[in-house]
This record gives sequence, structure tokens and C-alpha cells, in this order.
Amino acid sequence: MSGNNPSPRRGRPRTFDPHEVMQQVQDAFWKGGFEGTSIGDLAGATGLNRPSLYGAFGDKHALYIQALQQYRDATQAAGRKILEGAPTLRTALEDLFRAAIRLYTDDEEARGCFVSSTAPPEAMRDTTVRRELAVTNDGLDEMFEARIARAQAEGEACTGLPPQEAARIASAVLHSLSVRARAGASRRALHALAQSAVDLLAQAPETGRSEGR
Amino acid sequence: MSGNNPSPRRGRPRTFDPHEVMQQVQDAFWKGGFEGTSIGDLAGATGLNRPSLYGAFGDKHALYIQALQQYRDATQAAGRKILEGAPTLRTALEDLFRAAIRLYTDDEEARGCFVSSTAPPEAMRDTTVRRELAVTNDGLDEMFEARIARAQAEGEACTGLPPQEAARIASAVLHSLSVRARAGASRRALHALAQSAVDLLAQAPETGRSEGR
DNA sequence: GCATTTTCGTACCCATCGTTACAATATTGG
DNA sequence: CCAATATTGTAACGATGGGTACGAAAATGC
Repeated sequence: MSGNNPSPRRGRPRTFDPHEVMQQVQDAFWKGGFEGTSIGDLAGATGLNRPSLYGAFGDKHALYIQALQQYRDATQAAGRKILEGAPTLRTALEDLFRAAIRLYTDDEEARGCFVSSTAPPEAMRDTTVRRELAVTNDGLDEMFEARIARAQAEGEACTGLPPQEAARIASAVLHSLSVRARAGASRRALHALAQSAVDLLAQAPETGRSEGR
Repeated sequence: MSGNNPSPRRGRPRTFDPHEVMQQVQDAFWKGGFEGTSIGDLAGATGLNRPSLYGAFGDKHALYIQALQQYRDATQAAGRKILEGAPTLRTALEDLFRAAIRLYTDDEEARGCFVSSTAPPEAMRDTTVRRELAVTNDGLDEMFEARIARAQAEGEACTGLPPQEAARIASAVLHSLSVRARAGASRRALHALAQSAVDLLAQAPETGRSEGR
């Protein structure tokens, strides 16, 4: 309560903010993948030198795993907030897909989702990465399922599919948006796919179908 | 007509079949990705040495591009045949997704689709890879669209979506099956996702929905 | 048999990789 | 002001990366 610094540790103080550095590490891995990004690239992206990275976060593999986790925690928390904040399932899905497309095509760069664009090549030889990838996918499924179950409880869902299955279709759309964004697809094309999926997953109850647009 | 060899070229003859070697190259890249697979790995997988690989196919990048193209040509030709051979859209999609799942989980290995598991990390820095990825995605979309348009022409489709949009949802399911397979999802889980997608995309015309299973 | 052509295989080149030793620097505790 | 502690930056290590030079080997054409 008295000092402003919560823990003034002994020794020379750090000249960087670990969370900010991890964000820059994530961006570097996002562009080049795990194997395609060297420690030198990470040092350049963060502004600090190799030994500092090792001292603060561990080796390259630990750095990458932490980046995966930080990305998953941040994006899925934001996703849940978007889904919960929308009044209807249709607008919830529209808002979430719109946010995803913005994230996947930021800075006019075709970068896709960080996890599903960089983790798969490592997942076959690296069981830790594979587990992180699986946890990320499961998190997406559960995120959608919670919102779809709520819509059904409110007498709104009209898919014909149980919430768990509809949720996995929604995750599938995210997977596809990522691959297509990474391939350079236009935002217009990505939005078209998202809108088709919304039409399929959140058909308005009273009207037949394909009324909203 | 006289000689059995069509073109007995001069010089020492090759001791390998280029197409078979390319298949082994593809398998090696499939497991480790582009950056994660060294020329030494390729030499080990094919049984021939580095200079022979260079002489026959070019450098590592050219090797990878050729593997991408060969995979796309083979899988999409097989996919078209499966789709066209099925009597109804429902069975067409079921057969194709079943074949994809078998391909993605071959040998009990969680390998996913070769292209969408290995190309994305390179696609941001390598425009050739990005183009190959885009061409592959477009090919998938067109493959599905042709079959869905035929179903609609036969008075069968009942999605409410135009064939082009429904086709892109079907491609999205393939993208997701690949990521999930690479993450180690069980075949049961993959088949469940595929079945949900079929129920959504190929609802039987007379019955309401979710009748087939 | 001999020149020509193509492939094979060893051996090597240089750059870069991930990682770490070590000395200099900057802080805290007393 | 001095010991203790933690970070910083340079410089180096061994290993491995992609790519290639070059002579030996195996075929054809004459």
C-alpha cells in the first residue's frame, strides 16, 4: 500500500515489460511460424538480445508455447465477450465472425489465426504443440456451444442440430476463415463465407430462411 | 513400337522413379512441414543423396512446390470422382468426407491435409506458396460447387443457400477436419463433425430434417 | 574401343541455427 | 561504501542448415 512498485526485487531491474515482449514474440512467430522464426528474429522484433530472452522466458520452444497460450486466452476471452454481448444468436455469430476476419486480415496482411496457421506443422513431431492445438480447438467449440445452448434455451435456435454439433460447425468456419485469409482471400470473400454460415446456423424462427442479409 | 523404353536417353540411367520419389518427398514434408524438413531428411526418406535430388527436381523450394501441386492434383481428382459417383448429394458428401478423414488419419497418425497443415506458415513470406494455397482452396470450392449445382439441377438440394455458398461451407468442413485431425482428434469425433455438416447441407427434400443418420 | 553424356556419391563450403560463458552494469540490503 | 543479486551485451561454441565441386561410374553413339 505504501510503495508504488509491488515487488522491488533485488539486482539490476529489467528494461522491458514481459507481457509486451511476449506480444512481439507472438507477432514474430505469427509471421514466420515456429521453425521459420529464429531467435535472432525474435531478438530483433523485441529489441532485446538473445540471452535476455532466455533468462526471462526460457528456450525457443517455451517461448512459442507461451505465445500460443497467451493468444488462446486473449482471443477466446474476447470471443466469449462478443458472443455474450449480442442479443440474438444471429448477431452474436455475425459480430464474432466479423471480429475474427478483422484479426485475421489485420494491417492488410494475410495472416490468419496464429494457432491454426503455425501450430499444425509442429503438431506431428511435438506432442506439447499438438496438445495446445487440441485445447485451442476444444475451447472454440465450448465457446460457441455455450452461446448456442443459451439461444436454444431462449427458444431462438432453429438449426435442427444439437448445440454441440452446431458449435463445431461454427468452429469449422473459423478454421476455414483462417486458412483462406492466410491464402490471401479478400475480406469480401471472407465475409461472404461468414454470412452463409450465419444463415445456415441461425435461421430466423418465424421467417423461412435466407431472409436476413 | 519396337523398343520397350520410349526414350532411351544418353548417359547413365536413373536408379529411381521420379514420381515415387516425389511421393516420398511429399510424405516427409507432410510430417515436418517445409522449414522443419531438411534436405538430409528428404535424402533419407527417398534413399537418394542430396545432389541427385537437386539434379532431378531443383532446390528445396521447388521440391516443396511440386509436392503441393502433386497432392492437389491427386486428391482433387479423387474427390471429384467420389462426388460424381454418388447418386445423391447426401451420399456424395458422406463418401467424400469419409475418404478425407481416412486420408487425414492414415496409419493412426494425426497428419491432416498436407496443404493446409504445412503451407500456411510459409504463405506469408512466400508468395508462391500462398498462391498454391489459394489455388488449392479454389479447387475445393469448385469441386463441391459442381456437385451441389448438379444436385440442385436434379431438384435435390435443400440447403437454402446457393450452390457456391454451400460449396464453401463444405470446403470449410474439410479445413476443420484437417486441423482437428492434426490436433489428434479421434476418427469418431471427425465423423461426427462430417455428419453434422451433411445434415446441414443435404437435408432430404421431403422429410423435415435430421432424418438420415 | 573410345568419346560423349548423364547420374552417382563423397566431400566440402559458408551461413545460420540454438544456446551458453563471461564480464560489465545497475540495482537492493546493510 | 561494500557485499550480494539480477540483468545486459558481446562474443563465442558446436551443430546443422542449404547448396555445390568434382571425380568415379554407367549408359549411348559411332
